[in-house]
Order: sequence, then C-alpha cells, then structure tokens
Amino acid sequence: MAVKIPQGVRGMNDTFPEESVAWQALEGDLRALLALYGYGEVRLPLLESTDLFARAIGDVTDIVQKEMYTFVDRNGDSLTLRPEGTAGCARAAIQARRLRGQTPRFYYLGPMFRHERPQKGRYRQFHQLGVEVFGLSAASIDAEVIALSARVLRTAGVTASLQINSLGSPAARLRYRALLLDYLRPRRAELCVDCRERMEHNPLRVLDCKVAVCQDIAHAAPRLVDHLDEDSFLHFNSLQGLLTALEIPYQINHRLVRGLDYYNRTVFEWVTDALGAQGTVLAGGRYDGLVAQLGGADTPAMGFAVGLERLLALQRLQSGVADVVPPLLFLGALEDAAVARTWQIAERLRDAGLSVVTGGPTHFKQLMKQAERSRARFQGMVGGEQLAGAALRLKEQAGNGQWQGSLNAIHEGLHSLGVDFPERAPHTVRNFATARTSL
RNA sequence: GUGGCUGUAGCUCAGUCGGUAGAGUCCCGGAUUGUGAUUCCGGUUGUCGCGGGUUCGAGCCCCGUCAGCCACCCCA
Repeated sequence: MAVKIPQGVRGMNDTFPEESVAWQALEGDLRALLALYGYGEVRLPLLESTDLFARAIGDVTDIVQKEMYTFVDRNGDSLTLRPEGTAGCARAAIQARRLRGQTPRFYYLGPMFRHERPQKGRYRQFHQLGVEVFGLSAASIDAEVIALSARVLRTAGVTASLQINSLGSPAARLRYRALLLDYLRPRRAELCVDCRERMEHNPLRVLDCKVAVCQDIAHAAPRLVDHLDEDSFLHFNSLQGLLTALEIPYQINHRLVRGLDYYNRTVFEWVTDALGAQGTVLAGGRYDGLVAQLGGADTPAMGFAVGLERLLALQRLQSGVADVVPPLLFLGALEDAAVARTWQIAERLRDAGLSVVTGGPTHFKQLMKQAERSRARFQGMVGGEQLAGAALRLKEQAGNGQWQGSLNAIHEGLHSLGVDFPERAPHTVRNFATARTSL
C-alpha cells in the first residue's frame, strides 16, 4: 500500500551535514567578530504579536500587507512569525529596560519568515544576522556599525560595494516627499504602472524603480540630499568624514531608499551583481523614531541585517566555504567476536579527544570501502588474530604512514604517526563531573 | 501575487509514430580474498512529481495541481 510521502513547506530548506559545516563555520566566525566589537547576543522569540510588526514596519509595506505568516493561537491572539528582527529586538529592549545605562549593543542570529515566491537568494524561511545599537545619536555610531558591517563581509571572504544615503528627519522627508510629488505629477503618464501605484503610498520608491523611463525621470528629480534638515546634513557629512578616515570606500546613492518605514537619516546597503536579482546582501540604517513609536522612551537607534543565505552563496562563489572535517581514525571489526574490543578501543580514544568512527562487523572488503568513504586519516582493522595477540596495523589512508603493534598500544601507534593528543578532552570527564556536582 | 522553463533509478540522463522500463555510475547482499585490487553470483535500481481526462492501451496527447529553477514584484 503506497503511503503518501510528506513534503517540506515550499521555500523552506533542509540542510544536511555537508552543507551545515559551512553554516557553522560562518556563524562561528561572525560570533567571534561581534565579540571583537563588544556586541552580545540577544535570543529572541520567533513569534511576536502581529500588532508589533504592523506598528514597527509600517502597515502599508508589502511585508505587512502580504508576506507575513500570521495565525490565531488558542487564546485567540493574533501572532506572526517574525519577518525581520529589528521590531522584536526593540520590543525586547524596551520591555527589559535595556535602552540606557551601559550602551546596549546587541546582535541576533536566526530564521525569519516571509511568504514570497522563492527564487535565487530568496526563501520563505531565511536567516539573518542582525545588529542593533540603542541610545547613541552621534554619527560616530553609524561609522562603527558600518565598519562592523564591512568586516562581516571581509570575515566571510566576500566583496561587495557600499552605498549610502541620508533620508533626513521625518519632517524633512515629508517636505521632500511633497516636492517630489510636485515633480512627478506632470510626468505621471510616462511612468510605469507600478510607479503610478507607488506615487500613491510611497513616492520615494519611484526613485528606486528599474524601468528605464522611470530611471531617467528619477535622475532628473530633486535630490533628497539637497533638502535635508540642517542636523541631518551635518550628521551625514560627519559620517562621510569618518568612513574616509576608516578607509571604507563608499558611493552616495541618491536613489537609495529603504523599504521599511522606520528608517531616518543614515541608510546603507552592500550590493553585488553576483547573485542575480537579489543583489542586496547586507543593509541597514538609523531608526531613531521606532522605540518611541513602540511606546518606549525616545531613543535613537542604528542597525543592520545580513542575509546569511546570500552571504553564504557569495562566499561559495568568491572564496569557497568550509568542508567537512574527516575523522582521525576508522576502526573496523572483522567479525562479531571483535566488536566489543574494537568499540572499547574507540571509546578510549574518544576519551582522549580523538575522533574515531567504527565499522563492522563485516567482510574485509566492505570495511576497506567504508574506511575510504569515511575519509579518516588512519585506518585499522581488528579481527580474531588481533584479539589473540597478533599485531594491529594502522595505515595512513592518503599517505604512506604505517605502524604495527599491539591493540593496547594504539595510543603510542597514533602518537608515533604524528597525532597530537588534545590537552583536555572536551566531551568527557569535564561534563560528567559538572553534571554530578550540580545535581 | 504575475510570467517563463523543468519534473523518468540515490546521481547524470536516454526513451522514436501512443503499444510490456532503459544506459552509465553509485549503492546493497553473498562467495573468494588479511590491506586500498580483481573476479564471480544476486539484488532495489522506478507508484515515469501528483490527480483527472481522451484511448482497447498514456512516460508520451489534453486539463488541473504540486514542487524546483529563473525573472517581475519585494527585500536581507
């Protein structure tokens, strides 16, 4: 009787060991880097109340209008799988009163969910590293965060180009919006249909359109930088000076406007043309109004997010990703009677912190194939002869190293073949002892 | 949400005019072999993505649907 095979949810991927080592390596490198800058991890829920995202991201954005995974829980509350991390992070910081005092520098790492049509570099469950700083309004923190973002890319071994812009204060942005509309309205008929729609709810996005006609119109449009408020203008100048001092090359992109409502002043993006249509690998900016908007004390904030699938894809293209680390030793048992002894030896070597995989009991030929496939550095086969005292042979699989000796002397054998034993075996005695004393 | 392309063995792919499931590779078990091999025997290589329709008969034709890829849109 045929049973229907369950299918994973569209746009959500499973990751197997060959692939997950690259994730682990990247995540490890990033965590180490963040510690270097004094950022600490916040672990946030994947679910928030739907209302939070509507208020934070802006309820006319595509994300809120048509991309959220929203459901009603058993209490009748409307909950949403987070489509981005900033809203939840701000909510948590407000709730835990972490907005002042020692300057909060946070990061988070994990899955986000958006119901979009999957394509290259875009999935329904995807992963972001996000960084958020609260309470600092000076351009110096913008420079710090952008420098950190530059090093995120450098750490991953990828290159992209930095584009920056300033959206000014909300008031200046509103004034500019009116100016832009005055400019666009007479040209409305020339714009593409999407842009005519954009004029209604988010005219700044017309500047970002890919259609040639719209780009021409956008190039001749009044520029945001020319209509910034005084403070934002100075802030932007100050940031540029700092980026130059830090030797971080950038381009000012007057048409760079971010999609989320909460941004003001500095916005930035690292872009590449190596990933097809999804060229933005890392993006962020300042969101001074969000915390107050969510009911917290008026607190400036700055942050960014990196798409880890995109970062990894770029890494795979540009510098290669981490590969599986093969075990040190393959130990095979040639017959039932040899299993117990072989497994004991494997356990002893693991006590000493060495990685050992076992095989058998089965025929010699099978074991040889298994040994080769394991990619272990060394290989040894245990049968009745070894149990009776005959010499065990250790062989280097990819080289010529060899050793023969008694089963009990396998430590010495490995040592003579050049194996370094760890100072302390991390997975054994220490954990056992801690467990006992804490109980 | 819209559009284009593609779904056959674990993998890479054939499959003619609609007429009985194929190759290579890999994998598994057994015999021989005590060190990377060979040989021999045997095996799953499969609801031809799924569901319907036409037909005496569908991997092939028609409709629907799902998934993957790419682009639009949007975003990291």
